[in-house]
Amino acid sequence: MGKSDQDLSTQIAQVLREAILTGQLMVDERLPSEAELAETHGVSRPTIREALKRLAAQSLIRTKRGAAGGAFVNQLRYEDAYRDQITTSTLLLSMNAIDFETACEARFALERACLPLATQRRTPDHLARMRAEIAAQGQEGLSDEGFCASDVAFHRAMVDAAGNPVLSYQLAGAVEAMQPLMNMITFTARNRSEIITRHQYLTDALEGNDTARAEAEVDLLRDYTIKLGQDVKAQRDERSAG
Amino acid sequence: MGKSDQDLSTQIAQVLREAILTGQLMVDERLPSEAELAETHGVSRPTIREALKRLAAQSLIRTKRGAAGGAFVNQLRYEDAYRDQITTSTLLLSMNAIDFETACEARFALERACLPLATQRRTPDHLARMRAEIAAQGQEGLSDEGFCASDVAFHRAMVDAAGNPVLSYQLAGAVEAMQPLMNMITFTARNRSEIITRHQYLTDALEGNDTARAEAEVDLLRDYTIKLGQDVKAQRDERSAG
DNA sequence: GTCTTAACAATTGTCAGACATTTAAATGTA
DNA sequence: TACATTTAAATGTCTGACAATTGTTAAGAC
Repeated sequence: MGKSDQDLSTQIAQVLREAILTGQLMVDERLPSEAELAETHGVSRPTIREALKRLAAQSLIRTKRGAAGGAFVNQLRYEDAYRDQITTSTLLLSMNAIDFETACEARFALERACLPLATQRRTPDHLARMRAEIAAQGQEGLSDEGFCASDVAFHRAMVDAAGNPVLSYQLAGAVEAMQPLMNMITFTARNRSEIITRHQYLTDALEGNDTARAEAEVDLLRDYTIKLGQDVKAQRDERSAG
Repeated sequence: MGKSDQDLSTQIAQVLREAILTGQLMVDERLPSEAELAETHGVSRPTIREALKRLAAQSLIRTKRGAAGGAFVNQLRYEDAYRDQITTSTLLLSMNAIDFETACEARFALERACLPLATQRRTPDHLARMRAEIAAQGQEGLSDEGFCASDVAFHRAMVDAAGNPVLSYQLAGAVEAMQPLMNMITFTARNRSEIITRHQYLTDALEGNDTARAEAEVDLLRDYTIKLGQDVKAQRDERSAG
């Protein structure tokens, strides 16, 4: 009646993970030492260590050396969760051949969901952050990567304006994971000008508490971005054909 | 000028992770054997193994035993990403004392984002799935947990109706991570009836391609769910005070 | 008595070597 | 050719040891 045919370290990690998820092990509580865990689970210390490394990789525990050291249940922080979500989303997009249009559609649909809240709750600080990024996007000599990075920062500020940390967390993946895809686009001066105009009107709409206008601008931005992606694709196809 | 003050296994895992993320290691490509990695990095095999377990915990690699075995770059699957996202979201909600209202607000805002696409693309199959869950929700003797599970399944079908896998992935976390919070609510017959009515009208709206109506129903559902949460909280406060 | 310093103990981090287990491929045989 | 056997390569696991870190405690200086 063995658990399964998996590694011992996988099984043990699963047991400990359950204990954390169900609250049997509370935040900041100390796990037994590696030697104790080895004894109670009837395995050697390296096996226990491999199990603990698995949990550490998921930010479920942290370890400290020394006398009062050991493995402690980690309070999962938003920053850790953000980071994980972004790398996971990035990998999903790159490894599963998600086309640009699908990713764009999802991104802007999610951002649109923030607008009703953002128009209610945006503070002067949010508006200032957005306008600062707009200014950065208009600067001469800005690289395409720099433009994309500023674009992400602009939208991040917009999402934060909704004042809901859960929304911010969920959208971090969607927005930032798009950046590698966006970086494939070459932005002409005219492209940038069009996008900056949308950003300006969008910021104005938030400032004026005009949800409908903001939604319309996001829709325009989505359509324009998808069109840019299609143009790049068409150019690439043409070049490979000619 | 050492790399940093972190574990060797952490550093090595980071190097390998970068190689995978940047595409230097392609999907299904085989990593060097543990012995080779140990030699090239100048560390022992256990240290290499700990590094590999970290990557395995993030579903970045899979390992196979035997002659042609080894560690291979894993194609990140949606199911794996779902699972990780749900546990992460659940932990975030439980460990960071996110209140019910904030979580609810985020969940329904995100679902609302799917509606324009869902009204365009819903198939008879999606509608059938939704109606099946509505039927399940009306059954006598259904536990509160069962009701919540069916509620999640209903909304999952609705999200899938948008026909965008990226959206489905992003929302899996938001919707399913809410379930533990939802399970804290005790649903009276009248509560259930109200929710089922909303579900029916929502499904009707999708069938009739009426986005505005669907959005209105989601808003009602959000408000009603938040109200239920507030009632539970009020009762609990009253009991502890009395 | 108090402060400083040194020894100590507990714990994680790392290493070396060995053996067990699994699996694909090579080899041998009918 | 088809099937059984051997072999080699790789991961999985164990044992035992030592290094590095850090809190505690005891000793000693003033």
